[in-house]
Amino acid sequence: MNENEKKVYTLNDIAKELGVNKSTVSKAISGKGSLSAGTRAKILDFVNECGYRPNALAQSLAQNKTYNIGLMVPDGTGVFDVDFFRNCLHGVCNVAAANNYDVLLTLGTESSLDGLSRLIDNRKIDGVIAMRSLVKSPIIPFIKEKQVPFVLIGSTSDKKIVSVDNDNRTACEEMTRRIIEGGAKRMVILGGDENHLVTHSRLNGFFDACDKAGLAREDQKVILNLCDNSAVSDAVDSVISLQTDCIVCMDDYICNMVMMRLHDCGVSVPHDVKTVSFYDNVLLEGHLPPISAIRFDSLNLGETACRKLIKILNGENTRNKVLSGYKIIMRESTK
Amino acid sequence: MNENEKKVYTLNDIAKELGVNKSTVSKAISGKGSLSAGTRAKILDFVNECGYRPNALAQSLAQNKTYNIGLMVPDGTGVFDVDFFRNCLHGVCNVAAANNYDVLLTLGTESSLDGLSRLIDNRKIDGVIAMRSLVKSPIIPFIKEKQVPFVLIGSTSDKKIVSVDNDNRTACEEMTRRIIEGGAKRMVILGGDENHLVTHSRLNGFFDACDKAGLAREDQKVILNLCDNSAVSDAVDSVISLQTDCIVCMDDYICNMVMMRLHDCGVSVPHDVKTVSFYDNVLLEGHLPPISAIRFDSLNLGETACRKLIKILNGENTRNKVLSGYKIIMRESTK
DNA sequence: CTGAAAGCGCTTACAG
DNA sequence: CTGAAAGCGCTTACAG
Repeated sequence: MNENEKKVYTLNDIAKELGVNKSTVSKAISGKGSLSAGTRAKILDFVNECGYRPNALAQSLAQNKTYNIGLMVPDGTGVFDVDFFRNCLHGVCNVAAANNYDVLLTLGTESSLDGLSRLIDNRKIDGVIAMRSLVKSPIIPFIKEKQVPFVLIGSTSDKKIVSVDNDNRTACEEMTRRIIEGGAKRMVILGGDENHLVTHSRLNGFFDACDKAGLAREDQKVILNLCDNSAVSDAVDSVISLQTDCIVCMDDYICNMVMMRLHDCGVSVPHDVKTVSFYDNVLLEGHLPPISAIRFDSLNLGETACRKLIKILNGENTRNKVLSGYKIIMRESTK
Repeated sequence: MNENEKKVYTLNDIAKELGVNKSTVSKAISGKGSLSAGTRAKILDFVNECGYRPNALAQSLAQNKTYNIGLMVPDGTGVFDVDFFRNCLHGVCNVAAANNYDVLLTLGTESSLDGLSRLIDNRKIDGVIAMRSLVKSPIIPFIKEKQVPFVLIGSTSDKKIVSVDNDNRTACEEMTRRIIEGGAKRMVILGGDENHLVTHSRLNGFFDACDKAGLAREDQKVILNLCDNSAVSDAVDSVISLQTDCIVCMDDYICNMVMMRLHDCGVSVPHDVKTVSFYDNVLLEGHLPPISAIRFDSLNLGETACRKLIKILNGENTRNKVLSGYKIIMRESTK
């Protein structure tokens, strides 16, 4: 009664069926080595007909290549980062699939590389993509020791690491410039965890613009490590009395909190103070007024990372550092 | 100069080194078959010493088992679901790793099962876990045709499918009962996509409580398919003039929007109207007043799903349907 | 208790 | 242009 159970063919089955050697079949399928057009066609016809799919495991073993890439996603991130991660992930998966690779997922805090370690030690992957990095990330030395092909999504000062990142610094500089052109002279910039490199890049971009515009750094107030609601609220309260033209938020989590707090305090945006965010998240859409922000292309980031890794795996050259573009979106909050 | 490059041992290497047969080494490591305590100890000692790790690929090929599970994550979900997905994913990865399995990720819209198809056809996975299901999900027939071990995170009316889900119906019933006990008689319930089974479960739970409390269904207003800001705003506007005791939000995305809209309209919670959410997301924390909500344990959901899949893979029995618990959290929004 | 052999399903030099 | 053979690194009946 198992009429409908399709037979799973192996190379051997096909070879026998067609009366040729299995190495001939292998060559026909892989396209490697020379073969007469006739036999090739005959074999390929049958292969298509019977729906043959090579056993990836056997191929892997014979070629010493898994066609899997490991993707390490930080496990302790906030909701607001999530859009970023998902888009990246999407990009990675897309490109991987297009190149016949699959993606093995591993969660890892920066402190716990166990998952990744397993993947590598079990030889289940050909290379690794890791997302996000702390200023001092243990993943870099780890990867170097393991000597696995590696691409980082994020930044590092290590020149030998292949990395792909949003061009945070330039983007933030441009956004800041625009705000300054709009008349801002005294700003407050609110940021998150100081241990994240991204915090530094954004701050640098901000100061680049200040410097170029001749605004004194001392006139700008910087508050970092704003990692929860109350910290943000306190920060807002502390600057609300200051003569501030614009509150610059390093990301949407902060911006969201800022907007709520300002609203609660009866401070009107942009009338009393302008606001911008250095990252444009779906969550900002809901706000009134709409908030000026920088939009990065995280999908592209993931795709680029994966393309680079595959190049490395193929032994091709690839630039060590790539910065991905952005769009500045001015909305009512800075009008 | 490659002193520090560790030699990667194979079974054969170890066998030669120790002057035994590689099948003996294999048995010592796997624990299968009988072996004298002496040789076992000798082999195990050396294995630990030289840091031998079996080649997972070769094992897979010999055992016809990949020790990989495929995890299908919907690719088109909103930010608010993301916490759910991430926690589930975390749970799956944890249990998988603990059982020596790895997780191959594939994104799939319900309409595009290509990624999953690849994984299966390439025989890279032993089983599949899929998250979330539409009322009519093409994944069920697909999986049945492919005959791959499968666990669904979500609900289905198909009794043959092994599934794990939050007990949405019971939880929503209990939450609704509490609201009713608090005095609510006329409620508005706001929900998302009607094509998601979860929408129906929650609505059923809501009505269960109404029925038991003797509240007429006609007195409760149901608005579904609220998938973006403006739809939610419009819905709020349309009910704001009604005599409503409580606005019941089926999830946090909606609740968030509702709160903002009420705030903008000068409607005070809980003074003018109470609000609750049927899902407790981190995003709700930021609200003033804090919102009563149901908290599900998505981490547990993922863990349970993975445990069940592994049982299936081991040929053990497992119940077809499991509902995971919840906690009702009453906060100020219903005071 | 241990070993020799065959097998998993491929690939890839190497002959012919 | 095609085939026979060895090999990838394991496992697993089967002998001894």
